[in-house]
Amino acid sequence: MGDPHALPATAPSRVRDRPSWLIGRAYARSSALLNERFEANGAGLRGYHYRLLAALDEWGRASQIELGRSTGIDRSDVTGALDELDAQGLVRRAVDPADRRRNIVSITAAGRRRLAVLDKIVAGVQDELLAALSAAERRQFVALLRRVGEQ
Amino acid sequence: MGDPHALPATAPSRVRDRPSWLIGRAYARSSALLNERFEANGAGLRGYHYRLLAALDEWGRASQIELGRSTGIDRSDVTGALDELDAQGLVRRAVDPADRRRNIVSITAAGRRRLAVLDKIVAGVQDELLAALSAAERRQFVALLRRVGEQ
DNA sequence: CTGATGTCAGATAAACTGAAATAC
DNA sequence: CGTATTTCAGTTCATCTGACATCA
Repeated sequence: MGDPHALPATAPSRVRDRPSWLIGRAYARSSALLNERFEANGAGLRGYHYRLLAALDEWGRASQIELGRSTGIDRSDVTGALDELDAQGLVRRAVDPADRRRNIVSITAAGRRRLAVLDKIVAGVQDELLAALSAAERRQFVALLRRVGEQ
Repeated sequence: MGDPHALPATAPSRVRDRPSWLIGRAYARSSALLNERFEANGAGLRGYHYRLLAALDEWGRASQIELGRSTGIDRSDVTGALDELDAQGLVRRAVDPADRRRNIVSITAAGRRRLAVLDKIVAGVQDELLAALSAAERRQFVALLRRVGEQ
C-alpha cells in the first residue's frame, strides 16, 4: 500500500510460468486442504495413516515391507504410523508364523469405519481442489498428471 | 520376487486415482529432478536462491519483504538465503536511506551470470519433466495447473 | 554367509513461529 | 505509542539414512 517501491506479489514470470512452479502451487494447495480437513475431522490421523488403512482395506493383510512399497512410505515410517494406528485399535499386528521376521498387519472393523470417514474427507478435498474445472477438464487433468508422474 | 504374499507396488486405487496423489507424484518428480540438477551444476545454490535472483533480475532492486512476497519465501528464510548469495557476491545489500529499516537488495553482474546458468538448469528440468507430453498437451497441462493452483 | 524385515535414533530440507532490535 | 522490517532461534512435518537385532 502506498509504497512507491512495491513489487508485485506474484512470482517473476520465468518462475511462475514453469510447470515445476505450478505443480508446486497445486501441491501446496492440496496439502493445505488435506491438512486442514484432517486436522478438523481426522481425529489425529493424517496422510500416512490414510494410505496405510486404504492399502490394508483394499488388499487385505500385508507385511510392513509390502505396505511400504505399495504406499510409498519408508519402512521405518511405516513402523511409527502403524504404532499409532495400533494404539487406536485400527490395525492389528501379528508375527507371521511362516516367516517370523514379518508382521502380518490387518485392518480392524474400527479401522474400516475410520477409513470410511477419512475417505469422505479426502473426496471432499478433491472436489474443492478441482472446483475451477469442469468434469471433462478434471478427467483431462488427471490423465495428463498421470503421464507426467509416471516418469 | 518369489514372495507369494507380494502386494502390487502401486498404491491402492482409491489413493492413486486421486488428483491429490497424482499432484504429489508429479511434485516429487519435479523436486527430485530439480534437486539433482542443482546439486550437479548449481554450485551450491537451490530453489530459494534461484527464485530470489530471478525476482531481482526481473524487477530490479527490492527490499527483503518485497522479495519474500514476490517469491513466496518466508521473510526469515529470505534473510538466510540472501546471506548465502551475498557471501558469493551474487547480490548486494544496502540500507535504504529513505527508510533505514529496509535493505535495498540488488543483483550483481556475477549474480546475473549465475542466474543464466540456473535458468538453463531449470529449463532443462521442465523439458524432462514433460517429456511424455506433446507441445499442445504441455500448454493444456500448464493452463489447467494454473487454474487449479490459483484457488 | 547373505539378504530381508522390522525397529530405532538421528539427519535433512522447506516452511513456519515467536520474539527481539531497530526504525518509522 | 503502534506498526513495519530485518534478524535470530527454534519448531514442525514428511522424508530419508544408517545402524542394529532378528531370522530365512
